[in-house]
Amino acid sequence: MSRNTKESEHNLPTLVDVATRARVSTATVSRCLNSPGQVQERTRDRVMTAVQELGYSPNFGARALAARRTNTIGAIIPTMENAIFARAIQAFQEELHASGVTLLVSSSSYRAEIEEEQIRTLVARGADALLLIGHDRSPAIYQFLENRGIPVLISWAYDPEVARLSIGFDNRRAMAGLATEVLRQGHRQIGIISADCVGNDRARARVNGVHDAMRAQGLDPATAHLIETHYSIENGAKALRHLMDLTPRPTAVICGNDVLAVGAVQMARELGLAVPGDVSITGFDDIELARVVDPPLTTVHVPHRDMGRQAARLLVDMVAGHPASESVLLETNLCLRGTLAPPPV
Amino acid sequence: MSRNTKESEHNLPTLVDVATRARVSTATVSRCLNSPGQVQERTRDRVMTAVQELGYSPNFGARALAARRTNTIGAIIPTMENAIFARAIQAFQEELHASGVTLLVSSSSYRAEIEEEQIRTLVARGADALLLIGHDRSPAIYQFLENRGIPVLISWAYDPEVARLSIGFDNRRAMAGLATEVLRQGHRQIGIISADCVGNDRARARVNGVHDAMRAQGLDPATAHLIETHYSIENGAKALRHLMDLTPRPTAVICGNDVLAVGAVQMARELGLAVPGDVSITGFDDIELARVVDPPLTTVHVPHRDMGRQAARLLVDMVAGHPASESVLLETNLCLRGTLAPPPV
DNA sequence: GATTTCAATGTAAGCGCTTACATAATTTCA
DNA sequence: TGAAATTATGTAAGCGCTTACATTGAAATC
Repeated sequence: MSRNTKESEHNLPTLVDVATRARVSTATVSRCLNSPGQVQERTRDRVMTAVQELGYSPNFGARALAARRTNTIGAIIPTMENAIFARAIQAFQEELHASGVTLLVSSSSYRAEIEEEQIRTLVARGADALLLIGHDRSPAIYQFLENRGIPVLISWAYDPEVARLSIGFDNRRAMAGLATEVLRQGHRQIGIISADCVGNDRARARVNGVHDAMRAQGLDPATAHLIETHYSIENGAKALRHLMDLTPRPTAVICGNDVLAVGAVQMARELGLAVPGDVSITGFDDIELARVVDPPLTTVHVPHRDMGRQAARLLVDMVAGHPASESVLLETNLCLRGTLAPPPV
Repeated sequence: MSRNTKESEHNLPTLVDVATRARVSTATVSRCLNSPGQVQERTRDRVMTAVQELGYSPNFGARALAARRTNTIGAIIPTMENAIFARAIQAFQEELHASGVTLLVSSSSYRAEIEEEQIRTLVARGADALLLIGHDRSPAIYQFLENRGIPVLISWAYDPEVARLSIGFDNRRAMAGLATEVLRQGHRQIGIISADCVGNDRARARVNGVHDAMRAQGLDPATAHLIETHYSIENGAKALRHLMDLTPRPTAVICGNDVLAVGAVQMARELGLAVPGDVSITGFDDIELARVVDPPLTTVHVPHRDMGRQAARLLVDMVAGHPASESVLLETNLCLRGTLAPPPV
């Protein structure tokens, strides 16, 4: 591409233009922009006026190249179309913004290979640090990040067995707590509707949580029928229909998240089954939907916003060279609402 | 900052390293990466091997600086925490990804000054084009974008009176259609719950749509009580309570979006009012929530995903120098569900 | 008044890449 | 077989910034 022939060539003002106009050196202009304290007020005024008059704004690429930092943090989430991620990311961004850091978000559509690509893209774009969801990913990519010296924070998961720094809650224990309550109310035939477990440590942990609770009550986890399906209201509905055809029929259906649970509740109604009279249904996450559905969903509340906010602080500190010493465990809590009751007699 | 003293200095491989290892010039390496066809297979293999061995990945800033393009498109939405934006952005990103373009998203929290700042940030980061929501913003910022030659596409709005290129639907006409149906069913006392109208052309257009429909029926728009409030279920509930205290009491409440409407439905139930027996309530957007609430919400369906997808194509074309000649009008359609019925007699 | 100190500014060397242009190697064809 | 045309590769000049180091001039100190 020739540089001066294109009609559309917009020659934006550069540092040099500002410097010329303000009759100072480029170094002084740069200092005005980056550490105004270093330059005398009179000079600074002249420079700032020139900046205004020319409508100058610094070129990010050049700046990153020269300064070797970008004030940018990247985050990769499975999808924006899920309220839990959206909410956490919103809080994350608000907090980063307060620290003058720009957020770059990508979504991977739950695909490992896309996630890897996004990680590389974000790194190439100079992300100073990364926020990722869950631990499950190839060792190669962790190695890549380590080689590059990019701080990484894992969110949505707190697994005492994993050394990597993370902020999140103990999915397994939280789900075990809910399942224990389900069993306490007398249920013995349990159905489980989960998100796909492969490549999703959160989903796996939740299923394991149910199993833990069963074992603790002397039940065989193998008697719980498990359906794995992709996250959507519709799939939750389908899965419930499937479970209701089973013999013996589950009297309680524990869902891996609220969206699946809402689908299940709707299908139960469609099948003419009373919730919780004929079948109990539980969710996980406590999104808005959980209170809107009728009856309101018994679920586990997860402090998404709080997680996002704290994650931002941790990452900013990490970039500044004050790495958090240990992972942060957030508390979840049981929301006993209308969809759980003892089984029919 | 001294460059070679810091312990943490990670010296990443550069083009030069790859070139040295592959015993070619940097130009050849660059060509291998950008237009592999230009270089002989044997050479290319050698280069690619070196790239692998070193774990090289190009520095985005340097690339942008030298090539003067970034293959990046920016989008600014009010908030990620709203399903309608999340959904459109997800589709937008998927489509861009298919064209090899990276998406940078920011959210403005519905604040004009933050939006301006984000626009400048995205431009400084080299966004080749921008997707924005709605027309309302200062002329200065439009001027800024024009000076810089950055193509802009406005989404969520199609206003025949505005020349700027946009993709969206006619908020005013769509809402007028819904309101006409409400009036046709016999309602005469109308309440309106809207998002804040200042700085939000979509919200304003929807309110105007209701007024249009009223005038067409010979009713005085001033008789419709309007409450403006911030987007949330809770605020929808509060607004409904307020409206139900009015004399004469509205028999139909038209809400600017589904979230407000859901809040209104819940409050109606809480007040012991039957929906739609005692009061009819309508929404706008047709998000998932609309079908989950009981009774399901009468609303206007907006093709968010489709809008996102088409916006991506338009912008990619614009960057490639094939600007769309005119704005795209998308169709919405009325979803008559359970919350609208004739007024009580 | 001469010397030291210090703050303000300037000078210029990169940062890691792309690409116009120059050169070398190969193929084509009279 | 040699000149012309074609293809593959190299050379080197930036792209717009930041910052280490050099320079200047004024205030502080003796």
